[in-house]
Amino acid sequence: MKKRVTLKELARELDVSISTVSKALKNSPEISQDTIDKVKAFAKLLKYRPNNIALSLKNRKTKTIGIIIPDIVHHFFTKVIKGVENYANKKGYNVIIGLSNESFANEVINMEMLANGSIDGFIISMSRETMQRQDYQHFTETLNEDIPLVMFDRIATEIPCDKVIVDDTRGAKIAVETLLKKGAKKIAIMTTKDYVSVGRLRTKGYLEALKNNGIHPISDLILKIDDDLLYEQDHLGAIEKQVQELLLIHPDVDGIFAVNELYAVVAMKVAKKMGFEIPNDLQVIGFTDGMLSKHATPALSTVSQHGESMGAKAAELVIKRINGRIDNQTKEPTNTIVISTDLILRGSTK
Amino acid sequence: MKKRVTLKELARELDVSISTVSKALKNSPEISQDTIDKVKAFAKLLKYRPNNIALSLKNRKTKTIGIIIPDIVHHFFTKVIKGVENYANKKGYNVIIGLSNESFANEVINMEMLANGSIDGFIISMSRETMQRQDYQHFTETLNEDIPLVMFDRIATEIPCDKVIVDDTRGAKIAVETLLKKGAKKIAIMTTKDYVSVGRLRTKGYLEALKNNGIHPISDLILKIDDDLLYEQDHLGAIEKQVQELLLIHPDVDGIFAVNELYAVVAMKVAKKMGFEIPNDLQVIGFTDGMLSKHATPALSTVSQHGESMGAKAAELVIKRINGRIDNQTKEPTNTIVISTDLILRGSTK
DNA sequence: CAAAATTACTACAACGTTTTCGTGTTGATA
DNA sequence: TATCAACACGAAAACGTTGTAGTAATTTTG
Repeated sequence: MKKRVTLKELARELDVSISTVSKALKNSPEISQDTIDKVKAFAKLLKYRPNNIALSLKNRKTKTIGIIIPDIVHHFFTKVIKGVENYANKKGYNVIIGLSNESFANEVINMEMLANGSIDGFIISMSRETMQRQDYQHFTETLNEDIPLVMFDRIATEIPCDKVIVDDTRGAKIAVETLLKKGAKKIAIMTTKDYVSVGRLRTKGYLEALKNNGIHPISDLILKIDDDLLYEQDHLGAIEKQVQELLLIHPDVDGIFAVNELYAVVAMKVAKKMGFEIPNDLQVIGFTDGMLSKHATPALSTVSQHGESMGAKAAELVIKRINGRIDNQTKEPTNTIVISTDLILRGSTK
Repeated sequence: MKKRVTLKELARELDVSISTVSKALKNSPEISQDTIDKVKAFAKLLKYRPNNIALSLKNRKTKTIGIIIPDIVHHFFTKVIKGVENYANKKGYNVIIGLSNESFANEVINMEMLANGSIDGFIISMSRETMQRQDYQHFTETLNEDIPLVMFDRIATEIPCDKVIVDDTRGAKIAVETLLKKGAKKIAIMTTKDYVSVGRLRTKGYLEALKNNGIHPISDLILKIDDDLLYEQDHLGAIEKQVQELLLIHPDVDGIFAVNELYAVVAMKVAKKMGFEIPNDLQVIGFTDGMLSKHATPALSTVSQHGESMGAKAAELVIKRINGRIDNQTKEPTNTIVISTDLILRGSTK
């Protein structure tokens, strides 16, 4: 119905110049109080609101940041988004999302789509395929174009940008040590293939904990699960089968550390079905504090990642870079922020 | 490092006019094949990519759509976002998200922020507070400004816009009828306060099912749960208490229909603790097919909402409106698309 | 061979802002 | 009474595009 009203129209109606209107709305001292009042009143009457796009073009900044993630149907990532959104909004930024669906091509396309001036900076967690390929060209290119880039969780160490991660190794180590302290003697780990950095790091923590307690790792107890289609149900069977096999061959396993909550919940389900009692016969700790952990029976002890803080921190870093880009010609060194994890003890441990 | 290269620079370097460059890149017949080739080669060399913002300003459309939701840490909404994203991307659109956090003020602010030219259309699910207030001014204003608006799930019937909903009533009815068919005699419902439209509609379905089977509803069996802080854990206790009370007073309840999966899962947990065996003593059906349903023990039978389809449909509708806005001056009548639900039977029913 | 048509460009306005640099009135100063 | 600030405003450029309307130079046509 109503076409958007512009400065030009206000100017025409008020019979002054566009500049005057613009200045009046900004309380410029160049303009008499009289006209300021008049202009403002009229602007309000006509519901004038400045056009963001025009401003973006003029100022060469869009006040929006792009976040690229592998999947949005995933508790951890939504927590991060929430953190990003809340912080960004507070700073007057909008957030535009791109989903890679774990695909390299999608990640690249999404980034290119947004890098054409639509955003002032990126917050990214790599797709699985990108991790496998280790093809980081799109990241370096972004950086070369002077677009701030912050990576979180699934990061590429060789890319010189700000990063926000979790102390995966330490978190895992503490979890496993807790399992030991609570009496577990034979602890298995459910992890991912090695190219998933977080899986690798958490496995490292597991191994460290064992070593510190003089326990020799048994390769049978290290389940490297192929997490293609991680959250798709048709793949659940495969995970279940692996757990079942493990518990059949090693019925004396009395502790399981899983690198995500799904694995942990599946493990509990299988174990219960096989007659294990949790936490008496078998204690379980997961990673990531999501819905599943909270509502599993028994409730799952887990390593909480504080996704929201991670998001907020990532947003803070990227916005700082965006502002620093102009002021500060001297390249600031990149930060890597480590968000510490918390071990939340619930019913799945003694 | 590199400043973005523009048409102007290409023109300067190639010693032709800006228009020529622009047209050459678009294969305009006005330009000789020779220069087209030259320009394109040079443009590729310098990695020229058109500035989106400038295009948006020129074309008066941004090719991005805004989605406003109450909460992102919520399986259903993420499914919808995924559907929106995928469809939108396919059509060359970006998606920008705004979180209302269930607050009216945030919803308004977010919409205003985006309505200033940042987006071409909205996809919205109302915040709880907006539903309570029934203050829809920001919606009508958006519509008045001729910005397409599509509501989904939590809709306001009185707003004349496209809508995508689920057949809440029918889905609920079928669920309850199934419970009856499977032998349940005394079925309780866990629902929300009435201002939540979906809660109201699902309750309606429950009542219809009872009526069709000649059963008189018992008000005791209708638990209207105050869902403030629905997904916050400190509120879980309250839900648990209400369920427990119900089952104490009416130990012969043998069926529960819950309007979301959390209620259902909590109910199962409480019931199991009280000695009920599921599904033998008590059958449970929830609404929304999320992570919780799939991994609860027993797995929860549930009414699946097909969030992704809803998102895709909403995106389709909004994009159609965006395009229709110019071509078609005759106001198209608004559509209300009903996505049919599916009842997924799992372990929590016989 | 002059007129008309084609070719291959360029200039310019426009999208909606902001901002710099004028510029014409005043009123005060020397 | 010239000179000069101060005041209140306007013109124009700029951000990066696209598209319309020229305009030279060449080629075709009658």
